[in-house]
Amino acid sequence: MSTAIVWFRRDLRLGDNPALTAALASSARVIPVYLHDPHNPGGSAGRAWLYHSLRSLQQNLNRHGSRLIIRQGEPGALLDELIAQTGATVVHWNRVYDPDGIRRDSAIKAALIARGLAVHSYNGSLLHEPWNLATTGGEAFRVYTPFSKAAIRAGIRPAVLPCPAALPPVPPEYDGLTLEALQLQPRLCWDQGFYRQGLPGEDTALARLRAFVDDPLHRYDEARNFPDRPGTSGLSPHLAFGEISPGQIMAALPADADNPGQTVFIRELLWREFAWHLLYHYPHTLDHPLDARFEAFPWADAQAENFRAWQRGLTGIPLVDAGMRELWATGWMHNRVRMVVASFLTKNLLISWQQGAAWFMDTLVDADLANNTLGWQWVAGCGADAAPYFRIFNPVLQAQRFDPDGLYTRHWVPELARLPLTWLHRPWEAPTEVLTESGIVPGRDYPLPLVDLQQSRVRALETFQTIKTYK
DNA sequence: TGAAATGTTGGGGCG
DNA sequence: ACGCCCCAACATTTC
Repeated sequence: MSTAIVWFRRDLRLGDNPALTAALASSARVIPVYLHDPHNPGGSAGRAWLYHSLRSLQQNLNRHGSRLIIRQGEPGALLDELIAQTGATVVHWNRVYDPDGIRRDSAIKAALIARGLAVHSYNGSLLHEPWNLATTGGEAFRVYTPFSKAAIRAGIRPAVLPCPAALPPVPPEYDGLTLEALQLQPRLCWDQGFYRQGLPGEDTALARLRAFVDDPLHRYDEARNFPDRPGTSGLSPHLAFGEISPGQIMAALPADADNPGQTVFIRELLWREFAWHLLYHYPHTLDHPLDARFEAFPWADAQAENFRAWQRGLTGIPLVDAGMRELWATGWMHNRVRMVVASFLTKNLLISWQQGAAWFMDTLVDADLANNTLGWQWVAGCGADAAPYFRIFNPVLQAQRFDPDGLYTRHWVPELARLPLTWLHRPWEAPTEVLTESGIVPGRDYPLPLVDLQQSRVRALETFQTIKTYK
């Protein structure tokens, strides 16, 4: 009776799980394991989310007659122990694509094979493996549109594996840690605001997908831009932990529909694919700009006070502060606002995208290494198919356009709630008597702007001139 | 998935 | 009736 180990990582689901399905098909005994590496723990918000996601996976495995073995340490050593204890002859996992993960998995795979074990890895989180799409010249893509065309040509509706009906039991002698022992949950309950859309896990992910396809999808092209409306899918954290696969998402979209909402939503999914394609082929972009000219950009990272004010939502620019506070309270920020706060940090404050990206990785529940890296480099103007450097968002105009009723800003910056809409997005220009009537003393109840938007815009353009060269 | 500066056009007020 | 100016509305260019 052969024993297989299924190593769960960023694929915390039973449905459409190629590693699990393959193990069940070929081995009578299947041991699901989660190996927590304390040296590679993920961001703070992500850990809180992970706790619930793992709990959901445990419950799902239990419901299907199995059990999750949790251990903590260096994954290669932990697998060795498990193999010795269980007599497993084969290990299955779904691939990860971050540079460190690839290095780790390659080493583990080689070591196991050298010892006579069978190791099988699968694609469980992308519509296309990064190495399966290339330009006509055989190169990796650097521009989104040709990438997306190639992806669509190759097919973006993969077959979806069903959730297994039943799983074989895990013998009781195989022990593991409790989930609590991993200490993923924060001591102070600062994560309470993270779960308003439902607790993490496969069931919530599938329910959200159904709810999204049912209604907001058809207005997605417009509604996704307004941070106070439920126009987005809310699937990002579920995708980031593999509680749902992109193939499952595609399968839920009507195959014959050709409405703008669906088209734009698929485009966003393909941006995620593009991000992983880029990170796989250009792993140095994790912390270096793809556009090498930006290596010489004189970032003002020494301005630690400005960075702290940005992190805390105390920049004095209402939409920026609203976004940063939404992030802190919920572990999530609306994408339109992500672009605005990132533009403000990198252009108006001249603080490097790497600092912003690190903060996002720590505070976002949907922290996805490739998406985050691509997004920050895109805004900073140094990435693949990036916005040109001179594309600088004006947070006042963005607020007037995308928070036209001020609901989002008033919710997250309550100290400005009584300010009339005319001045809500630019309180520093409000007449004194209006501020008095609204009970606001600038600098006491709400910060004065960290920088003048017009002046800092001009300064950013001038600074860009110092690295600009013609190729 | 930008914003600001600059250019163009056309209607209306007015001498 | 005509020319002139103003300016909103839109288009184009520039950063």
